[in-house]
Amino acid sequence: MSQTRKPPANAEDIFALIGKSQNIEEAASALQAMAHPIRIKVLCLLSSGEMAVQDINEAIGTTQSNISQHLRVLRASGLIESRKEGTRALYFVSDARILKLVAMTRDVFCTL
Amino acid sequence: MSQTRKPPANAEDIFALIGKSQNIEEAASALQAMAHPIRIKVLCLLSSGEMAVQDINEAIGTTQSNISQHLRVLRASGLIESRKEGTRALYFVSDARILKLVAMTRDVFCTL
DNA sequence: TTCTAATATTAGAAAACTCTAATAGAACGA
DNA sequence: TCGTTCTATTAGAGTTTTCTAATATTAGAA
Repeated sequence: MSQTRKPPANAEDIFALIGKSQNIEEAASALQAMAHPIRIKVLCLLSSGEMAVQDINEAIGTTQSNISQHLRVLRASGLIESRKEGTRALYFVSDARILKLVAMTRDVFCTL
Repeated sequence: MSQTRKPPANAEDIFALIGKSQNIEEAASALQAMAHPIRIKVLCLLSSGEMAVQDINEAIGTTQSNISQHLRVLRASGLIESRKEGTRALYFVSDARILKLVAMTRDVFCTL
Protein backbone atom coordinates (compact mmCIF):
# COMPACT_ATOMS: atom_id res chain seq x y z
CA MET A 1 0.00 0.00 0.00
CA SER A 2 1.02 3.55 -0.54
CA GLN A 3 2.48 5.15 2.54
CA THR A 4 2.30 8.67 1.23
CA ARG A 5 -1.35 9.03 2.08
CA LYS A 6 -4.13 7.03 3.51
CA PRO A 7 -4.89 3.86 1.61
CA PRO A 8 -7.45 4.18 -1.14
CA ALA A 9 -11.00 3.30 -0.31
CA ASN A 10 -12.68 0.78 -2.52
CA ALA A 11 -13.46 1.69 -6.08
CA GLU A 12 -17.10 2.51 -5.42
CA ASP A 13 -16.20 5.08 -2.80
CA ILE A 14 -13.60 6.66 -4.97
CA PHE A 15 -15.64 6.81 -8.10
CA ALA A 16 -18.51 8.25 -6.17
CA LEU A 17 -16.44 11.36 -6.70
CA ILE A 18 -17.39 11.43 -10.32
CA GLY A 19 -20.44 9.28 -10.11
CA LYS A 20 -21.44 5.84 -11.19
CA SER A 21 -19.49 3.86 -13.71
CA GLN A 22 -22.14 4.78 -16.22
CA ASN A 23 -21.36 8.44 -15.75
CA ILE A 24 -17.74 7.75 -16.39
CA GLU A 25 -18.53 6.11 -19.69
CA GLU A 26 -20.71 9.03 -20.56
CA ALA A 27 -18.02 11.53 -19.67
CA ALA A 28 -15.47 9.61 -21.69
CA SER A 29 -17.77 9.63 -24.70
CA ALA A 30 -18.37 13.34 -24.48
CA LEU A 31 -14.70 14.14 -24.03
CA GLN A 32 -13.87 11.89 -26.93
CA ALA A 33 -16.35 13.79 -29.05
CA MET A 34 -14.76 17.08 -28.03
CA ALA A 35 -11.25 15.83 -28.55
CA HIS A 36 -10.57 17.01 -32.07
CA PRO A 37 -9.36 20.41 -33.21
CA ILE A 38 -12.15 20.88 -35.71
CA ARG A 39 -14.79 19.80 -33.25
CA ILE A 40 -13.44 22.10 -30.57
CA LYS A 41 -13.63 24.95 -33.05
CA VAL A 42 -17.19 24.04 -33.89
CA LEU A 43 -18.16 24.02 -30.25
CA CYS A 44 -16.48 27.40 -29.81
CA LEU A 45 -18.38 28.83 -32.72
CA LEU A 46 -21.66 27.43 -31.48
CA SER A 47 -21.02 28.81 -28.02
CA SER A 48 -22.15 32.16 -29.37
CA GLY A 49 -25.32 30.78 -30.86
CA GLU A 50 -26.61 28.64 -33.66
CA MET A 51 -24.93 28.61 -37.04
CA ALA A 52 -25.56 27.15 -40.45
CA VAL A 53 -23.25 24.48 -41.78
CA GLN A 54 -22.06 26.76 -44.53
CA ASP A 55 -20.98 29.44 -42.09
CA ILE A 56 -19.24 26.95 -39.86
CA ASN A 57 -17.53 25.60 -42.90
CA GLU A 58 -16.30 29.01 -44.01
CA ALA A 59 -15.08 29.89 -40.55
CA ILE A 60 -13.13 26.70 -40.10
CA GLY A 61 -12.09 25.94 -43.61
CA THR A 62 -12.06 22.33 -44.65
CA THR A 63 -14.24 20.15 -46.86
CA GLN A 64 -17.99 20.37 -46.57
CA SER A 65 -18.06 16.62 -46.21
CA ASN A 66 -15.55 16.77 -43.43
CA ILE A 67 -17.47 19.37 -41.48
CA SER A 68 -20.65 17.43 -41.96
CA GLN A 69 -19.04 14.33 -40.56
CA HIS A 70 -17.67 16.16 -37.56
CA LEU A 71 -21.07 17.69 -36.91
CA ARG A 72 -22.52 14.23 -36.97
CA VAL A 73 -20.03 13.05 -34.36
CA LEU A 74 -20.92 15.97 -32.11
CA ARG A 75 -24.61 15.38 -32.54
CA ALA A 76 -24.37 11.64 -32.03
CA SER A 77 -22.77 12.24 -28.68
CA GLY A 78 -25.44 14.72 -27.68
CA LEU A 79 -23.19 17.75 -27.54
CA ILE A 80 -25.09 19.64 -30.20
CA GLU A 81 -28.45 19.55 -31.89
CA SER A 82 -29.75 20.77 -35.21
CA ARG A 83 -32.82 22.08 -36.89
CA LYS A 84 -33.73 22.65 -40.50
CA GLU A 85 -34.59 26.00 -41.98
CA GLY A 86 -35.32 25.71 -45.63
CA THR A 87 -32.35 24.20 -47.30
CA ARG A 88 -29.99 25.03 -44.49
CA ALA A 89 -29.20 23.12 -41.33
CA LEU A 90 -28.64 25.11 -38.18
CA TYR A 91 -26.61 23.60 -35.40
CA PHE A 92 -26.54 24.70 -31.80
CA VAL A 93 -25.55 23.72 -28.29
CA SER A 94 -28.69 23.04 -26.31
CA ASP A 95 -27.25 21.83 -23.03
CA ALA A 96 -26.04 24.46 -20.62
CA ARG A 97 -23.67 21.92 -19.11
CA ILE A 98 -21.90 21.62 -22.40
CA LEU A 99 -21.59 25.37 -22.71
CA LYS A 100 -20.02 25.34 -19.27
CA LEU A 101 -17.61 22.62 -20.24
CA VAL A 102 -16.56 24.41 -23.41
CA ALA A 103 -16.07 27.64 -21.51
CA MET A 104 -14.01 25.80 -18.96
CA THR A 105 -11.84 24.22 -21.60
CA ARG A 106 -11.26 27.69 -22.94
CA ASP A 107 -10.33 28.94 -19.49
CA VAL A 108 -7.95 26.12 -18.87
CA PHE A 109 -6.10 26.30 -22.13
CA CYS A 110 -5.92 30.05 -22.52
CA THR A 111 -5.16 31.06 -18.97
CA LEU A 112 -1.77 29.61 -18.63
CA MET B 1 -25.00 33.67 -44.95
CA SER B 2 -26.95 32.79 -41.88
CA GLN B 3 -29.82 35.12 -41.24
CA THR B 4 -30.49 33.95 -37.72
CA ARG B 5 -27.70 36.01 -36.25
CA LYS B 6 -25.06 38.39 -37.38
CA PRO B 7 -22.64 36.93 -39.88
CA PRO B 8 -19.59 35.23 -38.40
CA ALA B 9 -16.46 37.27 -38.09
CA ASN B 10 -13.34 35.86 -39.63
CA ALA B 11 -11.76 32.78 -38.14
CA GLU B 12 -9.11 34.68 -36.21
CA ASP B 13 -11.69 36.72 -34.37
CA ILE B 14 -13.79 33.75 -33.55
CA PHE B 15 -11.00 31.54 -32.38
CA ALA B 16 -9.65 34.31 -30.24
CA LEU B 17 -12.37 32.99 -27.99
CA ILE B 18 -10.39 29.93 -27.26
CA GLY B 19 -7.01 31.23 -28.25
CA LYS B 20 -4.57 30.63 -31.02
CA SER B 21 -4.68 27.63 -33.24
CA GLN B 22 -1.88 26.18 -31.18
CA ASN B 23 -4.02 26.32 -28.07
CA ILE B 24 -6.73 24.46 -29.87
CA GLU B 25 -4.36 21.67 -30.77
CA GLU B 26 -3.21 21.58 -27.19
CA ALA B 27 -6.74 21.45 -25.88
CA ALA B 28 -7.63 18.68 -28.30
CA SER B 29 -4.63 16.67 -27.17
CA ALA B 30 -5.49 17.05 -23.54
CA LEU B 31 -9.12 16.18 -24.05
CA GLN B 32 -8.10 13.21 -26.12
CA ALA B 33 -5.88 12.06 -23.28
CA MET B 34 -8.77 12.40 -20.85
CA ALA B 35 -11.24 10.70 -23.13
CA HIS B 36 -11.05 7.15 -21.85
CA PRO B 37 -12.90 5.61 -18.92
CA ILE B 38 -9.77 4.26 -17.29
CA ARG B 39 -7.92 7.52 -17.68
CA ILE B 40 -10.82 9.51 -16.28
CA LYS B 41 -10.83 7.21 -13.28
CA VAL B 42 -7.11 7.69 -12.85
CA LEU B 43 -7.50 11.46 -12.95
CA CYS B 44 -10.28 11.21 -10.41
CA LEU B 45 -8.14 9.14 -8.10
CA LEU B 46 -5.21 11.49 -8.44
CA SER B 47 -7.41 14.48 -7.76
CA SER B 48 -7.14 13.56 -4.10
CA GLY B 49 -3.38 13.33 -4.17
CA GLU B 50 -0.57 11.21 -5.43
CA MET B 51 -0.88 7.44 -5.64
CA ALA B 52 1.33 4.50 -6.42
CA VAL B 53 0.72 2.49 -9.54
CA GLN B 54 -0.20 -0.55 -7.52
CA ASP B 55 -2.91 1.30 -5.64
CA ILE B 56 -4.30 2.82 -8.79
CA ASN B 57 -4.29 -0.62 -10.27
CA GLU B 58 -6.21 -2.14 -7.37
CA ALA B 59 -8.74 0.67 -7.34
CA ILE B 60 -9.47 0.43 -11.04
CA GLY B 61 -8.90 -3.23 -11.67
CA THR B 62 -7.32 -4.15 -14.94
CA THR B 63 -3.92 -5.40 -16.03
CA GLN B 64 -0.81 -3.80 -14.61
CA SER B 65 0.42 -3.38 -18.13
CA ASN B 66 -2.76 -1.69 -19.16
CA ILE B 67 -2.64 0.78 -16.29
CA SER B 68 0.98 1.51 -17.01
CA GLN B 69 0.18 2.28 -20.61
CA HIS B 70 -2.67 4.58 -19.68
CA LEU B 71 -0.45 6.36 -17.18
CA ARG B 72 2.03 6.88 -19.93
CA VAL B 73 -0.60 8.46 -22.16
CA LEU B 74 -1.61 10.82 -19.38
CA ARG B 75 1.95 11.74 -18.65
CA ALA B 76 2.88 12.19 -22.29
CA SER B 77 0.13 14.74 -22.63
CA GLY B 78 1.25 16.59 -19.53
CA LEU B 79 -1.82 15.86 -17.45
CA ILE B 80 0.08 14.02 -14.74
CA GLU B 81 3.64 13.64 -13.52
CA SER B 82 5.46 10.99 -11.58
CA ARG B 83 8.26 10.49 -9.13
CA LYS B 84 10.06 7.42 -7.89
CA GLU B 85 10.15 6.28 -4.30
CA GLY B 86 12.12 3.13 -3.92
CA THR B 87 10.61 0.54 -6.11
CA ARG B 88 7.33 2.32 -6.46
CA ALA B 89 6.24 5.02 -8.87
CA LEU B 90 3.99 7.73 -7.55
CA TYR B 91 1.79 9.64 -9.95
CA PHE B 92 0.15 12.97 -9.34
CA VAL B 93 -1.58 15.91 -10.98
CA SER B 94 0.74 18.88 -10.81
CA ASP B 95 -1.20 21.45 -12.77
CA ALA B 96 -4.00 23.25 -10.98
CA ARG B 97 -5.68 23.86 -14.32
CA ILE B 98 -6.02 20.15 -14.84
CA LEU B 99 -7.51 19.70 -11.38
CA LYS B 100 -10.02 22.35 -12.32
CA LEU B 101 -10.84 20.62 -15.58
CA VAL B 102 -11.33 17.27 -13.89
CA ALA B 103 -13.53 18.82 -11.23
CA MET B 104 -15.52 20.51 -13.94
CA THR B 105 -15.99 17.28 -15.84
CA ARG B 106 -17.26 15.79 -12.63
CA ASP B 107 -19.67 18.68 -12.17
CA VAL B 108 -20.98 18.44 -15.67
CA PHE B 109 -21.56 14.73 -15.73
CA CYS B 110 -22.92 14.29 -12.25
CA THR B 111 -25.12 17.37 -12.02
CA LEU B 112 -27.66 16.55 -14.62
C1' DT C 1 -40.05 19.57 -64.19
C1' DT C 2 -35.28 20.92 -64.30
C1' DC C 3 -31.52 23.26 -62.34
C1' DT C 4 -29.03 24.81 -58.46
C1' DA C 5 -27.55 25.34 -53.70
C1' DA C 6 -27.01 23.24 -49.24
C1' DT C 7 -26.28 19.28 -46.70
C1' DA C 8 -25.70 14.29 -45.85
C1' DT C 9 -24.01 9.77 -46.81
C1' DT C 10 -21.02 6.19 -48.50
C1' DA C 11 -16.72 3.82 -49.53
C1' DG C 12 -12.20 2.93 -48.78
C1' DA C 13 -7.45 3.70 -47.35
C1' DA C 14 -4.27 5.34 -43.83
C1' DA C 15 -3.42 6.32 -39.28
C1' DA C 16 -4.22 6.04 -34.38
C1' DC C 17 -5.98 3.64 -30.37
C1' DT C 18 -6.45 -0.23 -27.06
C1' DC C 19 -6.11 -4.49 -25.48
C1' DT C 20 -3.50 -9.06 -24.14
C1' DA C 21 0.59 -11.58 -23.51
C1' DA C 22 5.19 -11.80 -22.91
C1' DT C 23 9.40 -9.80 -21.53
C1' DA C 24 12.57 -6.39 -19.56
C1' DG C 25 14.39 -3.45 -15.91
C1' DA C 26 15.13 -1.59 -11.34
C1' DA C 27 15.28 -1.77 -6.34
C1' DC C 28 15.22 -4.31 -2.33
C1' DG C 29 15.79 -8.27 1.06
C1' DA C 30 17.75 -12.71 2.34
C1' DT D 1 24.17 -13.30 -5.73
C1' DC D 2 19.42 -14.91 -6.05
C1' DG D 3 14.79 -14.31 -5.79
C1' DT D 4 10.94 -11.22 -5.33
C1' DT D 5 8.21 -7.13 -6.01
C1' DC D 6 6.97 -3.27 -8.60
C1' DT D 7 6.85 -0.96 -12.86
C1' DA D 8 7.79 -0.27 -17.83
C1' DT D 9 8.21 -1.77 -22.51
C1' DT D 10 7.40 -4.36 -26.65
C1' DA D 11 4.84 -6.84 -30.14
C1' DG D 12 0.90 -7.77 -32.49
C1' DA D 13 -3.98 -8.21 -33.55
C1' DG D 14 -8.41 -6.06 -33.63
C1' DT D 15 -10.95 -1.92 -33.54
C1' DT D 16 -11.88 2.88 -34.25
C1' DT D 17 -10.97 7.38 -36.21
C1' DT D 18 -10.27 10.53 -39.90
C1' DC D 19 -9.55 11.99 -44.19
C1' DT D 20 -10.64 12.39 -49.48
C1' DA D 21 -13.52 11.60 -53.29
C1' DA D 22 -17.65 10.54 -55.12
C1' DT D 23 -22.51 10.31 -54.86
C1' DA D 24 -27.15 11.00 -52.86
C1' DT D 25 -30.76 13.82 -50.92
C1' DT D 26 -33.53 17.77 -50.06
C1' DA D 27 -35.68 22.24 -50.81
C1' DG D 28 -36.40 26.07 -53.45
C1' DA D 29 -36.06 28.86 -57.85
C1' DA D 30 -36.81 29.28 -62.66
